[in-house]
Amino acid sequence: MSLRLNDTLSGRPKTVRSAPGRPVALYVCGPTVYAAAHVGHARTYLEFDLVRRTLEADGHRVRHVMNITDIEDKLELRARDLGMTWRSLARSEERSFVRDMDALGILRPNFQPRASDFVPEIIRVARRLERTGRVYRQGDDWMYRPPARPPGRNFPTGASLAAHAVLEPDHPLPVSAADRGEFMIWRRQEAPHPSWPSPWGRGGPGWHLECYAMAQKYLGLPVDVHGGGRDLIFPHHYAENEIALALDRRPFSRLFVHLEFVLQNGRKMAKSTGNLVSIEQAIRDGSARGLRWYLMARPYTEPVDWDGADYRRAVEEFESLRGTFGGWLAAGAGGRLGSRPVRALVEGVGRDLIANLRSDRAVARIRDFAHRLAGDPSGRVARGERGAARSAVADLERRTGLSLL
RNA sequence: GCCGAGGUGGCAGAAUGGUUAAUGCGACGGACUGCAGAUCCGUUUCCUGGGGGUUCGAUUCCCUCCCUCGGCUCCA
Repeated sequence: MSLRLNDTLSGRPKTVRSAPGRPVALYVCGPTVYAAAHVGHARTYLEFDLVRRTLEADGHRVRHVMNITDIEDKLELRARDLGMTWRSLARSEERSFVRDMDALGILRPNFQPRASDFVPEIIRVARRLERTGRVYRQGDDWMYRPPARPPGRNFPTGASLAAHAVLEPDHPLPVSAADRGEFMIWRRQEAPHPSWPSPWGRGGPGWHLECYAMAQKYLGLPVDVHGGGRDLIFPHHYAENEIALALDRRPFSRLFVHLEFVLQNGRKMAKSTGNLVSIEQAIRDGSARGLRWYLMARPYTEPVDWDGADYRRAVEEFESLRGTFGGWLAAGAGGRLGSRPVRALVEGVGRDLIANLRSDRAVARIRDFAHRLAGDPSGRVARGERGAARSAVADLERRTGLSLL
């Protein structure tokens, strides 16, 4: 039995595999660091943290890479409003992001490269794309036009405006380059915009090339698992995949995993609309470990409707559950229970996670276990079993990232 | 249009192919009460969107249709 996850490209569950003798190559798209991370980010990185923990518990080594996007228009705009340079704002938001991830018990990736440190590598990718003959200039932008591909063999190519134009014949709209699935690989620009010298003049790279360059450098392509939130499917992951198909004739990843959104008031949480609860705010209103518990209570394949009251209930529930575990393992408690039930719990949780990362089932299982313990007046671990029970709980914490004691 | 997630009693919401389809809220009846509330006890015969298929057996797996919600140039 090995970890199975839903693959977006094929629409079916697929088993995670690595090349023989190699660690599992996990590439996760990190945030654009222009504003505080919100609960939606927490969910995404938490879920890939569980992917990693589950693979490791299953005996695999994992090499985990997450990029930090620090070249982006919004970063410049906000920095200008705050009277900072884009670079100092990016560094400061990156530090906050790392602090939030640490608080949630998310293991740090093995590599966390920044786009701005990867410009020479990105330029090399752009030059290789240019050699395909599919790059053209449009004003200050150099665009890549992917070849047409048979339907069903790739991510959707957006086509949103074209489709809307068909749906609403009164308001026909022009079909843009993006609608045709084209994307910018280099933009000529000067300071105060971030800019670097390149064969196309001073300027900055398009978004998607960084991930190709980083994945290639740290992991080799194709990677084994690639993912992020659903919003990255188009255009970002589509574009990365087009680059890999053009340059290597192979997809970017063997398996693409995308999480459903965190919603608030029925709408997607997003930095750009301000419809969000920051991780920092959520932790202030509850606790970091409670937030982890709350988010794990739903499978990654279903949306989460953020609800402050539900969240606070989950925080309280988790605190009482920790009390139950603590009392059960207390020194000198002198109960009659063995360590076998908790070992069975750990095995059950392992089965839940390895079958498409069903953290919701794992949460239900842990909750039921704690209820049974709490309802048993002699529910304390026997003196000679304490060490075994403690190490089983430590194993459970390692697998789930939950701090139970 | 494309992608995705849903559709289970009056409402919310469980159920990893196997008793009588959890549980909570509400409603109703009773106890208690001068009356009401709170609390406790009990009742709630009625529910798996439609149609096919696989199976001894389907809420669960497959196909199809309908409906609701979200997303689709920035994004986790």
